[in-house]
Amino acid sequence: MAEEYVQSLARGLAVIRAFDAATPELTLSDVARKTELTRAAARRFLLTLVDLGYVRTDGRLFSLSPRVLELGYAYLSSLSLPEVALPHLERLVAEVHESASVSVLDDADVVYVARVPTTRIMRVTIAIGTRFPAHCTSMGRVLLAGLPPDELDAFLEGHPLERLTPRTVTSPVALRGELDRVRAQGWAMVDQELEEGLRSIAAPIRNRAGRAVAAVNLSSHASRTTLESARRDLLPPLLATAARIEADLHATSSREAMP
Amino acid sequence: MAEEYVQSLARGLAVIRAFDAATPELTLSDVARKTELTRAAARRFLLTLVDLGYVRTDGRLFSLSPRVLELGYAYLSSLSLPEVALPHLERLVAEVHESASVSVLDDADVVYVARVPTTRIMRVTIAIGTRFPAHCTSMGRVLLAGLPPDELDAFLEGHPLERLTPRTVTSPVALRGELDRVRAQGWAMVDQELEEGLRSIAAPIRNRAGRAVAAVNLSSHASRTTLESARRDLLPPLLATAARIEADLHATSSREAMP
DNA sequence: TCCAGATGTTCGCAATACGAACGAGAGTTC
DNA sequence: GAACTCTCGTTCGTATTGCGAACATCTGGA
Repeated sequence: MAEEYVQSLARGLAVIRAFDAATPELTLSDVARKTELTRAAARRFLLTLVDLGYVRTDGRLFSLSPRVLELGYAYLSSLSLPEVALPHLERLVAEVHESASVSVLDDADVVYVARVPTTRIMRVTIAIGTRFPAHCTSMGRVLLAGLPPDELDAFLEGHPLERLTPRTVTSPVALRGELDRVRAQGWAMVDQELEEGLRSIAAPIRNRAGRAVAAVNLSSHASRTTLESARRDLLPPLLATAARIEADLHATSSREAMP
Repeated sequence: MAEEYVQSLARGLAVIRAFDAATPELTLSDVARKTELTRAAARRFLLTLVDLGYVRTDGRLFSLSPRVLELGYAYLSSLSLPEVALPHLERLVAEVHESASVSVLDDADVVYVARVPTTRIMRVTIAIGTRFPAHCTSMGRVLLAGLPPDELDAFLEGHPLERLTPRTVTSPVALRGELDRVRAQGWAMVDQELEEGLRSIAAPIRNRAGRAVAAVNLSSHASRTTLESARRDLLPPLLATAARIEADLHATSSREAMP
C-alpha cells in the first residue's frame, strides 16, 4: 500500500464490486460481510453511492444502477480505439459472418473493448469489459508476442499459466515457442485452448512505433471451421481489417490515448 | 447531501469521471482543476487509483486503465438482461440486417446495455453505457409509456424536453399524445428526432408484473428505410424478439436483478 | 541570472470517517 | 404473554484518516 492512499475510496470501490452475477442484490449486512467492512461502514458507502445515483435501494436490498456504467464508459470514451475499430469490425463481420472483437492487454488478461457478435459459440457471454487469460487466447498471443523481452520475462515469472482445457499450453517454454511462431507469421491461431470447440485467429494492431497495443480477432466453432479454412478464408480479411484500423488510428493519433 | 456521506468516495469517483474523450490523459493539476479539488487531494486519489490498478501513469500524465471497466462490468454482470438478450439480438440482426439494441431507463435517459451493430448510421458511436435522452428515442418512448402516471408526471415536470433536431417533440402535451399512441399500439417509431436521418422502431420488454423494464429496438437510416417498410418488414421480427427475450427472462427471474 | 508562475509534495492537525454500543424486529422457549 | 437470543440497521463521541497551507522544485521569459 502506498503512503498516499485514500482508504475510503478503496473501500467504496470494493462495495461496487461486491455486486455480481451471483449476487445482484444485497442487504447492507451482505455487503458488509462480502467486503469485510463493519455494517456501519458498509451503510455509509451504500448511502453515498445511492446519493450519487450509482446504487439503488428499495429500503432493504441494494443493487447497482445503470449509471455505474458511466465509470467504465469513462475508459472507453477516453480511448479512441473502440470508436475507430467498430466500423471496421462491422464491415469484417458482414464479409465473413463470424464474431469479431478487439482487445487490449491488462496484466495477465486480454480485456474486450469492441465487439460485433454474430452467433454465440461460447458457454459464457462476451461483453465489453470481459477478461480472459492472455496466454490461451489468440489476441493474448499476439499481444504477448509483441512485448519487449524483459516484459515477457516478467509476465512469465509472475503468472502461472492456468490450464483451461486439455489443449491449453501451460509450460512457459512451450508458450515462448508459440510466441516465436506468432512473431514470424504475424498472426496467431488458438485451437480449443480457452474452451472446447472454440477456434480463433488474431492479428495485432500496432502504434506508430510498431508496438502491438491491441489485437483484433475472429472466433468460430470447431464444428464449422477447419484450421485450414480459417487460415484460407478468415485470415486475409482479418489482416486487412487490422491494417485499416491501424491506418485510422495513426490518422487520429494526435488526439488519442492509445494503450 | 445525505448525512451519512463519504466525501472521499464521491471525490474519488469524480476523479475517474474527469477522464473523457476530449481529455484522455491528464496531469495531476489538470485533474485537480477539472474536479475542483486541491492538488494535494487530487494527488492522493490518483495515487490510490494507480495502486488499485484503475489508473496508469508515466510519472507525469495519468490515464484510465482497462481495469476500470470492471466497475461498469459489475452492473452488467449483476443484470441478467444483457446476457439473455444478446443471442436474441444476434438472431434478429441475422434476419433483418439492421443494428439492434436493448436499453433501460435511468433518470431522463435510455442507457444501452446490449447491442449488435451492423453498419454505422449515426454521427456518434453507440456502445454499452451510451446514454441518450429518453423523450426523443424509440426505446425511451416505450419505457416512458410504461411508467405509472405519477412517475410520468414527475418526469415531465423535472425534465425540460431538449430539441435535438427540427423534428424533436419538445412539448409535454405533444409527448403525452405520442405516449398514448405507443400504449395503444404497443411499440414506438421515432423519425429523425434524435438525429437527422435516423429512424428507429422499439418494443418494450416486460417483467412478470407487466411493467416495461427494458426496450429492444432496430435502427436504420431514412435513406434506406421508409416508414412503411419499417413497419412492414422490421416490426414483426422485433415484436417476436421482444416476446422471446421476455420469455427467457421470466424463466430465469428467480435469480435475477431485473431493472 | 533572476524572477514569477505553475507544478508537485510534505506533515501537523482538524474534521471526516470511524465503530462500539444502542435500538428495533423476529423467532423461540417457557 | 414475557423473557431471551440473534440479527439487522443506526447513532454519535472521538480517534485516526484525509486534509490543505506551506514548502520545494521546475520551467519559461525578461
